Amino acid sequence: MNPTIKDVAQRAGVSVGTVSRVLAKNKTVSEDIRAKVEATIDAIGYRPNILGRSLRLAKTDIIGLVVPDITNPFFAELAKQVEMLASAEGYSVLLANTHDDPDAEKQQIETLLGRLPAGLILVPVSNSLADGLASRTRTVTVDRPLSGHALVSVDNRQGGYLAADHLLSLGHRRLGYISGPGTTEVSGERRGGFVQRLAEFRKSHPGDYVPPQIVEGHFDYRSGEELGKQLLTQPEKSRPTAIATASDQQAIGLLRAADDMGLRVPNDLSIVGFDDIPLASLVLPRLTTIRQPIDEIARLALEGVLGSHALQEEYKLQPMLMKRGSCAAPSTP
Amino acid sequence: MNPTIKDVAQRAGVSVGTVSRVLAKNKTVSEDIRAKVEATIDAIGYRPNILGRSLRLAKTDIIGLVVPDITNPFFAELAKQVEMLASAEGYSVLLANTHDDPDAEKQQIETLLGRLPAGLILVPVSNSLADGLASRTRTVTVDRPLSGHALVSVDNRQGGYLAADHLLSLGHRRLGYISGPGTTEVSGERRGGFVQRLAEFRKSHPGDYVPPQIVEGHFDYRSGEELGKQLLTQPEKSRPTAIATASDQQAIGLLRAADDMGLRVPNDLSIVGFDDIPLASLVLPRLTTIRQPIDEIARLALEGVLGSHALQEEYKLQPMLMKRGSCAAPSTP
DNA sequence: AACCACCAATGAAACGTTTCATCGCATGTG
DNA sequence: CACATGCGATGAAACGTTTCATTGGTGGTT
Repeated sequence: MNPTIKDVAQRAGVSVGTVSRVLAKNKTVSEDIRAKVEATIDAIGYRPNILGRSLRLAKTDIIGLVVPDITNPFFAELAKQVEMLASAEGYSVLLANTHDDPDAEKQQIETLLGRLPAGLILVPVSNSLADGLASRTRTVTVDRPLSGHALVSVDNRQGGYLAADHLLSLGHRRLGYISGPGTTEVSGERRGGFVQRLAEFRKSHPGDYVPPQIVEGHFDYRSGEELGKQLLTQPEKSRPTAIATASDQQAIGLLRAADDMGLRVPNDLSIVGFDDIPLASLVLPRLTTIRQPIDEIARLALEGVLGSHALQEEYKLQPMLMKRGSCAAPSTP
Repeated sequence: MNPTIKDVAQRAGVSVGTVSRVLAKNKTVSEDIRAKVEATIDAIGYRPNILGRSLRLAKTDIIGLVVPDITNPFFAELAKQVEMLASAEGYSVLLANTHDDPDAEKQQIETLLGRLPAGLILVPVSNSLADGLASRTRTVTVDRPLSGHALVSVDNRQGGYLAADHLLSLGHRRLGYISGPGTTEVSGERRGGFVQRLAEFRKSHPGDYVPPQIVEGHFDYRSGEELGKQLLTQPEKSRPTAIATASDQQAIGLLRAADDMGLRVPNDLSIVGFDDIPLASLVLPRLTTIRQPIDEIARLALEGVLGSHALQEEYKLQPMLMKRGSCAAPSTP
């Protein structure tokens, strides 16, 4: 068996309480005793049993991280950042996937909470989790809102707006938009921003306005490819010259669809993605996209969960247009 | 405060021991008492405190998963599979990144072990971890070996062999190979298999043999791009007509390099990747690659960690050649 | 010299479980 | 009818901490 604090105490000839106070750096212990205790501690290779500690303190150093799918590069990056910051503070990260399934989500959160985490960082899938489920610990929501909880996210509306703005300013008029699932608020906001910019354009240039073609699917590669094909199989004069998407994965799928149909990006088709996952700048052509500051998101989320002061209700970070190679002015035949 | 087992016992008019035995399904309790206890349990919303339980049992339901970088699609997929299987068995997964840094690895494992996990699934970075560090719990190593521990991995040598074999059989003679870091055993084996097939070819077709051009770097996109450029900036007659890589990420970087230099894949250059990450089949052209059966790897690793019977020392799974669009016969001008 | 204040260390209780030895009681046996 | 046999339930100990009320001792003040 591992040595316990009792062994240390006995061998050092002090009480367990004293050893405990040596361990808690900030307590007051006489110098010689502290030295002796510390000596025996690494003499017998004692390491505190975190379970005893947690039980006594009624809380752990564990942070629950619940994401739809760790395979999604955006969430992988989030997980990485959260884990980095957390472990720097001495916390560990418990990972759970929900697979975009509300039941699985409920189940996962349930067992996570059973482990009495110090806090929960949650990318919710259902927008109304069974009553205070997540209220049993400090919870911060990321990316998607959940009523009654602090939210850290990018200003999705602004992101959609930026995408439309960029394309319009390049001279595109026939725009397409590949949206995420209609059920998620994120999708709605991104699309909303996109549409809003177009509405403004309509006001200022009534003659030039063309209503956007909007299709809807999932956030993944495949959906981007399929919906892309759908948008692009039209006679050239009605086919969009530029398409914005709700995720980089969709955009990359779209890239593939365009190529399949013999369209060159950006010559024949401009594309704007969303997220700025690492792959976005490695794909061909490099993807122009709306960047989410993930590191900042992770930082704020963790701060909200661990910090002593309550996090403000909603933390909207500003997205940023990353101009790369997938956009150009429309070719004017 | 949350209700404890004592509250249940009191309210149900039985002893705590009895409640405990009700909770442990397989113990013997009279029917009426069981009913009464169960009734009060969800009357007062009691849920067992896992900390008390773990302390008593001196072990947790947590599995540590230590990977170099969760952002790497291969590890993300591994994490997903492990988490799925683990949560189905009632275990949770604690995630840690080592960033390919031996010191960080040591640190991470150290704190993970402090949490008394039921087991550890480890993708080691240093090939000799400080003496029995990982021996303090059931540990299974994945992807890369670590002396003294069970290993689940693909037969990397066979993978390299398959890649070379495929390219040779298409008619390629001037082959290139983009390897992973020379320090890792995986790299060595994949490359070894590749070279071995070429050596065999040399025996059988002495006249046709051309020594492969091998370069070495990291497993990531960027490395693939850089090393690719390096291999491809040669006069056409010495430039490889086909390149195999040690990871799909490298292959995708290479795809990019090739395009930058005006080479068409597979017309001017054939490429074989390694891993078969989801992206491999979505990139343009679809990547021919050596598939690792990740689900199988995850399953075996978890089994090794949780199963009662000792896992055999080494579990080598067979890789599989996935023929897609990035390979063709060399153009013979 | 007596007293007070203070500091360092102690001992025990408490956190919420599981388990094991014990006990009471009903049932069946001699 | 006395007695063994089991079975179901109990009570207490134990897991490894932290913390809090006590205690013992030292130095300073009157």
